[in-house]
Amino acid sequence: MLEKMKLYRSFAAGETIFWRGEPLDYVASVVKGVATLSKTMEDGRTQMVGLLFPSDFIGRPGRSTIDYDVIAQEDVTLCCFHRAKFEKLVEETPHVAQRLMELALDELDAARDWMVLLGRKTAREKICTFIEMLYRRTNHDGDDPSVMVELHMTRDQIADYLGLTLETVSRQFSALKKEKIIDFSDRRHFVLKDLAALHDATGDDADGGVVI
Amino acid sequence: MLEKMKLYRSFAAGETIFWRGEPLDYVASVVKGVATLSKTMEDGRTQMVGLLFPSDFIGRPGRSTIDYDVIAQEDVTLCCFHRAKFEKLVEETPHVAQRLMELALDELDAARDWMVLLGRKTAREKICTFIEMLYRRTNHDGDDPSVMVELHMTRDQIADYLGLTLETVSRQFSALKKEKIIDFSDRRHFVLKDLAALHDATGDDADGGVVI
DNA sequence: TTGCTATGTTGATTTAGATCAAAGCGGTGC
DNA sequence: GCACCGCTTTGATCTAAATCAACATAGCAA
Repeated sequence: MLEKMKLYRSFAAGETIFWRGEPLDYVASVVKGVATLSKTMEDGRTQMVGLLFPSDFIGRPGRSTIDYDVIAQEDVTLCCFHRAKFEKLVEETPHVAQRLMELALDELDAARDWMVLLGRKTAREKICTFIEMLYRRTNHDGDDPSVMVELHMTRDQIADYLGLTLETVSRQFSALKKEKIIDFSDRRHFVLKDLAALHDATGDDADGGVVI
Repeated sequence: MLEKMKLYRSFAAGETIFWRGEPLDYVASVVKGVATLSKTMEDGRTQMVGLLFPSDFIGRPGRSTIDYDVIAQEDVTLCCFHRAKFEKLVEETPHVAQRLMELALDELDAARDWMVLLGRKTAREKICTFIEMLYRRTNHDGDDPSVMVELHMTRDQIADYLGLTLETVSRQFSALKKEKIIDFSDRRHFVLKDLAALHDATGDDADGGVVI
C-alpha cells in the first residue's frame, strides 16, 4: 500500500531539505545520511533541536508546516510520501497511527533530556553526553567496543547542537584526547578508548545498575 | 463514556504527584492549579521540562512510566482515568487518538522552543520570554491589557525552569521593575505595563507582523 | 509581641565559557 | 609546485552569570 506512493529524493550536504514555515506537502523518512532540525533567531544565533539518523521520520500528520529548518548534514536520501495520501492511510490503519504516536513520544522524551543538557550541564558534560549518544547510535558489529565513531558535523554545528561556541567544543575535544578517552583518526572520526570514563563525565546516572 | 471512569484527586502545593520511573496506573488532566515536570541530576541540579496549566494532560497512552517527576506547584486537582481503561477507549475512538497525537506534537513544539531558550538566550531574554508566556496563558477578560499576572512559583523554581540561578532571576525582575516594564503588587503577582518593550526583550521575532 | 523559617533582594567576588585574535592544517584548483 | 579557502586549534582577554555572603521581608506559631 505504501509502496505505490513512495518517492526517493536526494539532497547534497549542506542543502536545506525543508524550510521553517514552508507548506509541507510530503512526510518522509531518512534512508541514508544525517540531517538536523534547527532554529535560528533573528540575529543569527542558532540552536539545533533534533538530529535525524536513517529510519527517523520527518513531518507530522495533521500539520502542514514545521517550525524549524531541516538541513542535510551530509548527502541525504529520503523516502517521501505525499502528505494527503499518507494521512488517509493513517486514518484507515490504526496500527500506523499508534506507531506515529510512539515516535512523537520518543522525540518528546529525547527533547526533554536535551533540555537538561542545555539548561544544566557543563561544557564537558555536554560534549561527553553527545559522544555517548553518537556511540550508542553507531552500529557495533561484532561487539567490538573500539569502533570508529563518526561525528557527522563540523565543530561549529556541534556547538549549535550543544548550546556552546565552536572554540569551546574544540577545547573540550582536545582535553578528552589528552586524557586518552577518545582518539581522533581524523577531524571527523575517533575511537572511543574509555567508555566508563566518558560516561562518568556525562553527569548522567549509572545506567541500569546491575543488581546482584 | 469517560464520565463513568473518572476520578478526582487533589494534591497540596509542593507534593509530588507522580515520581519519575514509578509505574503509572492513571492518566490525568489538570482541573485546577499548576504543576511542573522536572528532572533532577544525581548531584541535585534540576531542570524543569514542562509546565502544566488547567486542561493540560499528564501521562501517555502505551507507556507505563514517565521519566520526570510531576510536582504540584500550588494546590492541584486532577481528573484521573484508569490507564488500561483509557487505552481501550483510545483504541475504539480514533478521534481521541488523533487528539492525543495533537497534544503530543504541541508539547514537542513547546519543548523545542524551550531548547532555544535554554541553549541560546541571555538571562534577560529568558525572563522576558517566561513572562510573555505567563501573560499569554493568563485569562484576559474584557481585553484589559493591564491584568494581574501570577507567577505561580518561587524564584528558585523559576530558575530551575529557565536554567538560571535564583539570584539571577531576582536581579532580572528588579531590572524590569526599575525599567517600569512590570510592576509587582506582591512577590508573586505583577501587572505588565509595557508589553511591547517586554516582547522586544524576548529575542523572538515580531509575531505575525501585520502586512499592509 | 517576639522569634523563626522560608523566601527574596542586593552586593562583592569568582569563574566558565564567550569573544577576540592569530596561526595551523588539509583539501582543491590552477 | 603554490595559493586559496574552509575548518580547526590554541592563546589572551573579557564578561555574563554563578557563587558566596549578608541582610530584608513576610507569614506563621508560640
